[in-house]
Amino acid sequence: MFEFLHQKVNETIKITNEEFEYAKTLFVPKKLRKKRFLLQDGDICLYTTFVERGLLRSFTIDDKGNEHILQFGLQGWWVGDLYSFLTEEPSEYNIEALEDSELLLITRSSWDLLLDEVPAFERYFRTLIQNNLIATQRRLMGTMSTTAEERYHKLLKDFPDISQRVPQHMIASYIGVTRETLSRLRSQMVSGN
Amino acid sequence: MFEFLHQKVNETIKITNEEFEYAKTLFVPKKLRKKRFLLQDGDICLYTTFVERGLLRSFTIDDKGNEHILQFGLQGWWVGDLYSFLTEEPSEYNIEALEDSELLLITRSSWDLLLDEVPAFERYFRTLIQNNLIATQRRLMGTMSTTAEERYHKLLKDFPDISQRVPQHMIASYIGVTRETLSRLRSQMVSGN
DNA sequence: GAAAAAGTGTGATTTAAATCACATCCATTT
DNA sequence: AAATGGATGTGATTTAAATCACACTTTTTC
Repeated sequence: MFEFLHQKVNETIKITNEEFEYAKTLFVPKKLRKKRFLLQDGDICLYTTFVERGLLRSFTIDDKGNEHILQFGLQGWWVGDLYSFLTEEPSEYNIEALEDSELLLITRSSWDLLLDEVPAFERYFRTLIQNNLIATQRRLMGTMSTTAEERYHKLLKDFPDISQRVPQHMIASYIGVTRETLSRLRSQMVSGN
Repeated sequence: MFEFLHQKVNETIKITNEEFEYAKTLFVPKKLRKKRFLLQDGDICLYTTFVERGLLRSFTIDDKGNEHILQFGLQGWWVGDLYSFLTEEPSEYNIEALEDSELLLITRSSWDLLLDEVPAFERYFRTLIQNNLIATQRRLMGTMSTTAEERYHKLLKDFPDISQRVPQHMIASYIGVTRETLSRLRSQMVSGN
């Protein structure tokens, strides 16, 4: 149940067995079936979540009803709405399982405890958030300076299997174009290049 | 020299005077005149920088020669290229003073030392980066789901004085449109609304 | 204080992508 | 196996913004 989390944590920080045993007591395992939601907009995000197995997506829905995907949550990633989690205000995000998934949830109070009791975890999360920030900044600059086609190629490069695991219209909404535009892009690629 | 940093740090964490006195020894003050660069693309980002006074911008230049602004560095903010700072690989960013500025620089090794010696700073930076991530995610979703006009209004709301302090073409390149588009937007606003 | 450089406004035209519309196609469910 | 809903492909049209071009203004700089 906790092997994968243990492994991922060990990749960035040194942690004793006792410390990890303690950490384990603070997480709640949960299985989430495909198409079920971990968070729905309007609700407060009560957990930050480690994906042990499966695939999720976090997304918003705008005024026109269009979805915009912030993140695909693959195995070994964390998902949640940081803002709502920290402020306990209603979230604007939805988090949905795209495959049957096994998750490890931690509440705000347990998370605070973990950071207080095990400083190594403070560093782990700092590093995690840091890498996420770097990636998000890159993606932001990418949406401003590159074409839809370049962003699509980058996605395929960064997540080679995602294209097989999720419907194309979700990939479109991740790179910030309509499903029609992505469809045309793909057919051009088959013929042209 | 360090009053403002002390104040900002105190807003998020509890820190003893000895701890802050120690931290002070790790920073290098620097004055940077308007139009001078703190970082140029191709160079390694050797410092992470606190803005005591003044205004900077960090930006990339794309293949076509267009600039894209990641961040305006106002008083009390941190600027730098995290990726280059952490990996010691050449940066793709430029950081330029838009006004005469007073800065506090910290090198990678001093920063590591600070985080090791003063765990409260680990928390301070975790919180800082966390808030930056939340803001960057919002901006990313904004570029995907809102019009240029909405993004412009949001910028004016978030940074009421920025419009007076920096040229309009930089504001355009922050919200992700050309200077012409922003110009037309503004003239519509004067007449219409 | 003149000259150069940087910044802004506005028209005409082009372009990339959104929107609208409809035809498949595929997969799950009953 | 038929039926329903989700997903995809593709044409026609519209739209928002980019691009090109040039005039004018303001700010630096020598």
